[in-house]
Amino acid sequence: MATIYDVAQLAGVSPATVSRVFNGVGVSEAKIVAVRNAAKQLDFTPNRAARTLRRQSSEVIALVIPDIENPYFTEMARGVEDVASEAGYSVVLCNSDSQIEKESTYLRIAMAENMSGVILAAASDHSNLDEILKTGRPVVAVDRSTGYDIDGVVMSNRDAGRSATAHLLETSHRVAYIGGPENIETAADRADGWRLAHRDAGVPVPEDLLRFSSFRVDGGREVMEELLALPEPPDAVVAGNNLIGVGAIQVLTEHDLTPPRIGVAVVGSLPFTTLSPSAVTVVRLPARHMGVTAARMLLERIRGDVQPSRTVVLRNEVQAARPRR
Amino acid sequence: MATIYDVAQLAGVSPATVSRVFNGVGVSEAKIVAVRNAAKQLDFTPNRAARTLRRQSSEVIALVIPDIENPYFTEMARGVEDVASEAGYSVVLCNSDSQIEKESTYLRIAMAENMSGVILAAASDHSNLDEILKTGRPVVAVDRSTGYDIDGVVMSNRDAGRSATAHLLETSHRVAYIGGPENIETAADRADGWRLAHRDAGVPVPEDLLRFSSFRVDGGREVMEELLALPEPPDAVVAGNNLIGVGAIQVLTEHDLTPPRIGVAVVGSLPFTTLSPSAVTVVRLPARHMGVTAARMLLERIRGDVQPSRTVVLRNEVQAARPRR
DNA sequence: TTGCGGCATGAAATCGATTTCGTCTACGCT
DNA sequence: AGCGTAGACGAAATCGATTTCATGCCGCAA
Repeated sequence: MATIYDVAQLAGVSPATVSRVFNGVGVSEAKIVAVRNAAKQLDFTPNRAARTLRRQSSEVIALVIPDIENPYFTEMARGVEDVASEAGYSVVLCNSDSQIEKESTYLRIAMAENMSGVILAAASDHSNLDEILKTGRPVVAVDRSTGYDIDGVVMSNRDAGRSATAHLLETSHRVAYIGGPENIETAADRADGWRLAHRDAGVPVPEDLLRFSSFRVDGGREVMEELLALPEPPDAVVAGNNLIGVGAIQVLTEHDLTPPRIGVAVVGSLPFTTLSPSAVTVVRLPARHMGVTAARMLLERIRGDVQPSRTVVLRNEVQAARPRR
Repeated sequence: MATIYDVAQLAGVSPATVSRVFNGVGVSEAKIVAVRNAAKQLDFTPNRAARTLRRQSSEVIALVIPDIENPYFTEMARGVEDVASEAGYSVVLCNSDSQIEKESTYLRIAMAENMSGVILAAASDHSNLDEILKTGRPVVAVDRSTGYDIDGVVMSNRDAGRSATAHLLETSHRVAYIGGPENIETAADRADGWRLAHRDAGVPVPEDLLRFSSFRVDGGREVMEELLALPEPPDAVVAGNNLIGVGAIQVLTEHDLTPPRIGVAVVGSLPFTTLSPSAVTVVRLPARHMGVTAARMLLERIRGDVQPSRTVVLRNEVQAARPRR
């Protein structure tokens, strides 16, 4: 690949001038033309490693998510990417696999590569951001908060759980809840919403129907089986995220209880479901929008914004199942 | 962040020695210990930009895929990532969105960042790899071939289409095919398989039931609607990829024709489907395995392997629907 | 005419790790 | 004892772009 020196030589100027042409300050028209021609002729692309080394920052942001196979996070990634690439930044997607160690490896890489910032959907609430924050790089939390005083974009998980549940309580008596790991904030909050909905309805909270699992299809399957095996099984179920929903519905289908035969509400969209769209109550989460918002906030910080840290809470929207029976 | 000079000073050695400690050649035990201690004390992480600049190559590989929201590609990404991170490489996931321009932007970035190699699921067969190949960086094609003489990992698309179709022909007469864009090799090959299966069965090929669309849910929906509106609609349908399958099944469900009421075969897995697993014939594609294989091949090339280019063809496995009726 | 501000430009320093090259020490062998 | 060699190690060059600093030139005002 051609370097800035090659271009300089061909254009008959100094390397400094070439650099200035590409970074736009004080160069005479004639030289600008000469340099651009030379650059085109040599098919010159500036070496990013060199620029990054000198500038101490690269136009790259890291997006660290816990599960790249979850459509919720890929949708979020799209949002981030659209905003970032619009602004000339590229996005490096890192899959932490919900493991703190992998997560910190990626954070270290982000520092070592001088990336300009990080958007983090934390693997757990024990994520360690001390080091990266010490470098002064901006970090924005999405989906889950971190316990650090940084910008964040979350949604109202309590409301999401609450409205999903409320919907089912209109027609069902025993509404179970299958959530993600109890130590993950979003999972606990949604479960709280489930409790609140019961109180709102003036119904006792059936704590025996509250189960925590993993945010994965397996998790939904296992717990759904357990619930169906109860002496008095639930007549409706709230799934704490999209994957749990998929697992639960799979099990229900295998037991010939495909919704809407039994009430199901899912916190999160089911982009690849093949059910009739009205069979299940879906609380749509603003995944893309969260990504967009987080990316915008991060870019502001990168540009030097120093206001106190903010947390943006986005709203969800409920897409009701058609009333049953 | 601490630099190699800080470490050198604290350890009482030269920067060169520090570098050697971390790259493992000829340093006395005493100094190794001193350097490691100093490094730990200062929490030293080598600056990647500097290393990359000097080495002319970074331990990063780019994975360029056409649709990050398609579980097929994310599964592939997992395979790539597992192998790469095992070998100490990080993976940068780039979403070309099936657009050649975005794709070449990412390829340029890969060059400018001195990444060690690229795994590419090409956006189309017009992808331009001239420049990146000129730099000597290895490129491995996955899923789709490129027209360049480079390593590739594909699967037998013709067989996939063929066996999906064959299965349906056992019980159905009019088997339609909904494929991706005709100009994408994989789509065309699978359609060929559909034709072959008809010939195998000694049945005329119903060309009027062959439709090309996009590899997306919408595509499947649109074409399925068209097919159902035919004077003589098909009694079974083959979906050319997972997303088309989802779209088609959605439409069928809305028309109260949920499989297995009508025969459906899908080329590709439906990871988030909520159907009973036996309702649909699925030709499982070795997505993860393709990623793993591609990553291994790429690493070999990065390490300097110079054998002539190879193309690996992986097999699929059919997961039959339970016989109907 | 002299002087000063401002602008275009180039030379050279800089970012931080790697690597070449040369020096020095120690050890072994004749 | 003298010589050769290998290994440890530091000085300095290097990667390529950016940026500081210095220089020279022009124009305008005194």
